[in-house]
Amino acid sequence: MHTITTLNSALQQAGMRLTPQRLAVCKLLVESNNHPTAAMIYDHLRPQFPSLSLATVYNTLETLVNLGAVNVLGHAGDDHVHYDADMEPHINLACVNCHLIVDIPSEHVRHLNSEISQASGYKLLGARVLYYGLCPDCQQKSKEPPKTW
Amino acid sequence: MHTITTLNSALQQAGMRLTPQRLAVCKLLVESNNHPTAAMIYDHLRPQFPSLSLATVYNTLETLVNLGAVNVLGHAGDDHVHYDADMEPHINLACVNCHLIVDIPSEHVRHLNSEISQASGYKLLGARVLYYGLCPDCQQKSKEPPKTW
DNA sequence: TCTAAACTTAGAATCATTATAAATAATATT
DNA sequence: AATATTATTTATAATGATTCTAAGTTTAGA
Repeated sequence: MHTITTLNSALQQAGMRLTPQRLAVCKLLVESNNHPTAAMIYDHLRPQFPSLSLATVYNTLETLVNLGAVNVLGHAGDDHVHYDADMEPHINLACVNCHLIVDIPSEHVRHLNSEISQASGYKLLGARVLYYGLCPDCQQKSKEPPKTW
Repeated sequence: MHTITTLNSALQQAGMRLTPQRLAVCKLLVESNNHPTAAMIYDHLRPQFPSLSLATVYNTLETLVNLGAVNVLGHAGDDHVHYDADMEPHINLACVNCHLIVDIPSEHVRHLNSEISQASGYKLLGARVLYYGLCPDCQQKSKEPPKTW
């Protein structure tokens, strides 16, 4: 898992300014274990940055992804792209009802990179190991409205 | 991998009619190893079914997914959802430049389901193991900057 | 301070997907 | 067989997340 400083120095080493908006996005990405979406980050930061624009959130996320500092998880049963600051190979397990995503460490997943490199001539750039299901809570009361953070 | 008849009987057993449109979508899903998108299916079928509607393609895909007969892969570096009729646990490897997706059998991936079930109380519904990279072709003639994903 | 480049912002544009309602085809009923 | 009923397809409109654009703001350096 990244620390705040590793994300920040990634930006810095790429020659980018550490603006308050970017720092806040990095902080949120590292401190939340929520695999947030752009909209979630925007909503959460709005109180501190009333003038914040969604475009800035998207731009910062894209920058971090291009630097290889943040992973794009993709949709989690909803229609929003989720991001993950944990670059360690692991399983992401999403609840299709409440869209909660939990991490599961996996010895098997750690082997996939080398397995793929051996089996293909591809140059690997990223990974997305995402499983879907119903979390224990939603299995019981499977009509619960989705959480908003 | 599904055969055409297994997909068809899945529809039938769910009480759905085997319309020409649905049959054609099933056929394309099984015969192509392209991990097609809705738009790709639509374009391929248009010559034979000039009146075909994109909505029908989406509806058929959604039905097959809900029946557990087809897997949703998600975006492959582009902005289109790709589908996979191969329900065997395996690695999907997408080229971020040309968006080709190849399958890689993996002993490790076969273990993930039970690993997840043991580690979590989730009821598993689907899986998405998608890796990103540059295919051999695009590594050589990689003059086009890859899109962000 | 002045200037140019980097950055943020608000709002418009894009475009894959979903929803809607009318038209058509298949099935059941008489 | 004709009609009523239901399922399905179709064309089109609506939705909404993301991207684009152009204008305003901040920063760094001379």
